[in-house]
Amino acid sequence: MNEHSKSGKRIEIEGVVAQGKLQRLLDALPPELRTEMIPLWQSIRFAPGDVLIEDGEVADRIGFVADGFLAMSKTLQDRHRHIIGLITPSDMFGRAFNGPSGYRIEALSDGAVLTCDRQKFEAILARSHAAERLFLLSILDELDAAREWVMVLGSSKVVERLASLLIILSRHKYRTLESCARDNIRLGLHIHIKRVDIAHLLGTSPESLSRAFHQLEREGAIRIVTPYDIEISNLGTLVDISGNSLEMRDA
Amino acid sequence: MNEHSKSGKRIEIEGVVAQGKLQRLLDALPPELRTEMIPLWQSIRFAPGDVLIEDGEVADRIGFVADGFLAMSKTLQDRHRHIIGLITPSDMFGRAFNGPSGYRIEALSDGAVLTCDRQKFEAILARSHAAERLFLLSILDELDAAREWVMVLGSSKVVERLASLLIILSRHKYRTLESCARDNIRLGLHIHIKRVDIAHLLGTSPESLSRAFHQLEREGAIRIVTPYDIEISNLGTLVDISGNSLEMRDA
DNA sequence: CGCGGCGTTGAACACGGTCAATTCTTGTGG
DNA sequence: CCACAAGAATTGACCGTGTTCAACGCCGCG
Repeated sequence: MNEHSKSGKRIEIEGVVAQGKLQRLLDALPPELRTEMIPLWQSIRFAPGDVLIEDGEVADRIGFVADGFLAMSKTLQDRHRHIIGLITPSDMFGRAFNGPSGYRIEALSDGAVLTCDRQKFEAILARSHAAERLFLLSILDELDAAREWVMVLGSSKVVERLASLLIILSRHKYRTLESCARDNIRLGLHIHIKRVDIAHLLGTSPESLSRAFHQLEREGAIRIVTPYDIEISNLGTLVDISGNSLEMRDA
Repeated sequence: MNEHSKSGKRIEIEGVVAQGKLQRLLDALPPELRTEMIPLWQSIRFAPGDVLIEDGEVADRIGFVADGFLAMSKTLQDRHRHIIGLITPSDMFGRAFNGPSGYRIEALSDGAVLTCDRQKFEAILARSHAAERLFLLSILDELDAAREWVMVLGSSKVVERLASLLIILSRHKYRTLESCARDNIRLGLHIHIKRVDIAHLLGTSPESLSRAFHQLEREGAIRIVTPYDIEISNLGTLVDISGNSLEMRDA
């Protein structure tokens, strides 16, 4: 995927390789800070259900997802579980600069992260204006994502929300989504996330979610190969159903 | 309205006074930058329906709300209007560092903002590490707010969402909400926002919203003095209904 | 083989969206 | 000061949708 070797300086621990935002951050650092930064990192592999940071816990580590899906979640006193947001490869988690994490960080699939002591990470950032600027930009990305999610949850119908989710997930996977729309190409989507989790992410129940999936299939937008293996057969109708226009942003 | 003394370094233009985040930002600047920053600002008063930044427009100005409520909104091609988030006094709007605003910024009530050329603002920030750090923190606040909002919209029932909204609004007004909960004090809330707007904010219709308001009143959580003048008669039950636990953060 | 997790399906009912009609308020002009 | 009109909030009735509870099928694993 990303074979761009700009220099010999990259992070790779036990087969887990830095990419995306973390790599760019690293590239932005001056050489001496980069050398200092690299040994701070360690890799952690996770499996569905693993809790990386507990709700309310003071997170002393921050991390970048290398592979798989994490979620920010919260369970209310009536035992109802909400998933506030997905954390996808290249995304950061754990709150830098700003106190304890207000949410639980849990794994929804298998995967791996690279983590680093928060204090040391911040200290190095503080010494590079360029890197800290880059970091600010990635926070702005998170803000965008959160707001986009607010949009999605604003639509009343579950099918619409599911359609939006599928579009967002495709965006992560395929860069040039517009051309796919034009050419009506079929996109394969592997979702390693359980139905219950998707349901909680969309603020609905597994049952309604199932019906929504099959409604999308009836209307010809997708094809359900296996529950974890969706094929987007017609992106156009999917976009129609979602109610949104087809916008592109990078992850 | 604000009776602060004009002595010393503060921004005050045509009666609109800097406060909250903007004031703190200014305080963090070294004196010479502060002197440079102050004349850049100008005040704008707004009335309900005013559009400060159009959707998709490249915003060349950023601003801080001094008084009143703005909203980030978006209308989809099916003419359905979504309000993504409230912008309350002390909040910033307009996207610094990062391209065009993806949303329309419109006024929901009367009020005033202080605005500044984006480029110049960024340029000054770039020369003060402390100020830029402070700015980053305020973005983190925005992120929190957006995610809290995702939580709120995740609940399926309108009453719950309305209850959450009222709690959030009270938090902005009253600092020590816990003690109010203990003592069961009555809190007055003036909402200068039209029902339609609140409805779109909560992802529902004016009709359902009205029913939710009156359901809250029937259950003894609030008292509706006038549509724009709510009294929280029992914060405890309001919190119960919202499904959330009572958390406090600063605005 | 049977158990348990997970996805799906069915049926009953509650909730919210929609359309229409009614009140309440506000502002305007006579 | 009153009448009237326009905008906003509310209420009612109807119906689509989602939630809930229950049952069923599928599959992997002990």
